[in-house]
Amino acid sequence: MTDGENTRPSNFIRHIIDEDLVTGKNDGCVATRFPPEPNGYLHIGHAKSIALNFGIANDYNGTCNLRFDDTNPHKENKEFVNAIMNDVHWLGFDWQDRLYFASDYFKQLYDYAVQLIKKNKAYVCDLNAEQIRAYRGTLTEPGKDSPYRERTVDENLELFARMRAGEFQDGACVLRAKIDMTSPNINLRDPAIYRIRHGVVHHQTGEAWCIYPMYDYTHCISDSIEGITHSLCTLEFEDHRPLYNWFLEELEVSCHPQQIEFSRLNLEYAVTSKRKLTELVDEGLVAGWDDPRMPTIAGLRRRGYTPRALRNFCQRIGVTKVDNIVEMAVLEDCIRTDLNETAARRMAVLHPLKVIITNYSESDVEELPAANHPQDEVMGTRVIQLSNEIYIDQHDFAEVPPKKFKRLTVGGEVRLRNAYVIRCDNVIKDAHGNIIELHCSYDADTLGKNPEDRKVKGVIHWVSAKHALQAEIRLYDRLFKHPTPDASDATKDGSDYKDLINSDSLRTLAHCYIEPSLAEAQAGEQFQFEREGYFCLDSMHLPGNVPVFNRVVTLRDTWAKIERKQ
RNA sequence: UGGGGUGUCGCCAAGCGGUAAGGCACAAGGUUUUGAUCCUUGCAUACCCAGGUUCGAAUCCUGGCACCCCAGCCA
Repeated sequence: MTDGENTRPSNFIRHIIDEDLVTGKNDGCVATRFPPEPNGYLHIGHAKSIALNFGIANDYNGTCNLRFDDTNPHKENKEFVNAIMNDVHWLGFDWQDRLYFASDYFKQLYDYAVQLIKKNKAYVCDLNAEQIRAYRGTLTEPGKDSPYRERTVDENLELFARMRAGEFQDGACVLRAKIDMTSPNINLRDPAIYRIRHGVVHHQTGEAWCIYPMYDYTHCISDSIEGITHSLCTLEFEDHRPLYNWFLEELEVSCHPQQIEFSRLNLEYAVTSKRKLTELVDEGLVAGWDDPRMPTIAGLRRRGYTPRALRNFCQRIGVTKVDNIVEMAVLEDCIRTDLNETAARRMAVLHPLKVIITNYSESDVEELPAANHPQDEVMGTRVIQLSNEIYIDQHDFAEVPPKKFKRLTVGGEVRLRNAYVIRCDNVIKDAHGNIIELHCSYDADTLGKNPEDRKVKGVIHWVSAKHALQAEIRLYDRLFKHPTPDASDATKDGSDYKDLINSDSLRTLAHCYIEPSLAEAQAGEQFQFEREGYFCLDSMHLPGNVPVFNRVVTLRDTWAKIERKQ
């Protein structure tokens, strides 16, 4: 039910909008926006917000703008702008011609600030950062007025103009809203709304400005300018809402959007904070923003996740105000559900063990048809080659089999997927006792049919040793070994979330064998390697190089569960 | 006795005064040339706790308790 992309989710934000529609608020219009700051790549938490904002716009016949909240040029750049646009599109959402930057409004924002000063609702304050902090008071004690709070309107007007003209050094003064230094809500204790920043080149406005507006001031006005009806943001902005409303009321703008807060997504065994993701990248703890272990959109894409799976995930987790930590199993089920339906089946041997089929002619090669999907005939078939030498996986053979083992054992039989039943006659070992080869014999009367006199339970995958291609396969696992790496209980022993990185999160298998048809795989294309999992050809793959396949996710593994219990 | 929020199954989450949806996870069966998929079944006499209102409360009221967020010239 929650799987269908066509079913409308039910959540408190949609209830509010439904109510607004019946009361005729906003003339029945719905306008949302996705407002990222271009100071990093988007992560799965942003996907939730994107799906929410664009999803609502879509379902209510409204619009959703993409607006970059680019008021802090120190941390932002064009690479991030481009990466974000790319990721939103890739996820399947379109802002059409509604691409905006908060920096588009710098002039208007400046004029509004002048308006505020004229109303005696803003003043230039010469206190430095530490002094402002001291004057702010604490959570339980009120703050006290700045000595500059009662400057005249004219004086403030002149000072602010000089700030803009570049007459003051960074930090020399700020423009502050004049609200209430004794407010129990700290956000209302005369917040700074403009600061001075010399010597930075803004990625959109260049060096046109040396003063930059702050988030609280910018965001509500940007929303208002764009005619946003419902401004959706995360819970930590809840006590900024009075400030959001204060600016819009003082400025007497014609559009006053409603800010609604929802809880951000937390994913087990991952961090979803831009600060931390930036650290992982900057300190080289991962290979980059698109490292397949990263919970970034770019990382998930490189890992082999599909937009559809991610959209489905966002729908499944819902939207509430409750603090939550979603299990990785939900995400994994989403990609399995998608790929089970769409990925072609192939065979690949990850841990090769040579098998000689002793009664199979050395010069013979058979070309066997194999279905690309067991349930979907329209996906067609491909040809696989069989010869007297094949590779199977080391885990599919056991000299001393555990209970319920239905793979190959000495003297036992197993079916080669899409081919014949073989029996293991002999185990060849090296001087150290390591198994290096198996000698088997095949039953020629078992192609496409089961033997009548006996039951062969196991089926294993394989590739022809004479035909297989070499490949590197990268097995990815969760990046962190702790379910909540950034929670205080996980780090209270003084360890940092970075100490909780799973050293086994990437295992590279350099010498794997894959079936020849995989030579035609396209970069980024996903396959199911039967009995192993879903894999995708790395998007950086260049034709002619040894292919690298990334494991997207394993198959559900009932056998592993049984083994664990034993 | 600073302010703002949140509490429904292990994890998400519907529910909006008429007697606890769904998904994931888990468990047990069945089909199967993937120990996959698919199918069937089970899984909250109970909604943080305690009172109260009502014929009837997860939903309303009162009082507790627990947890989260806020003291950037970040967003």
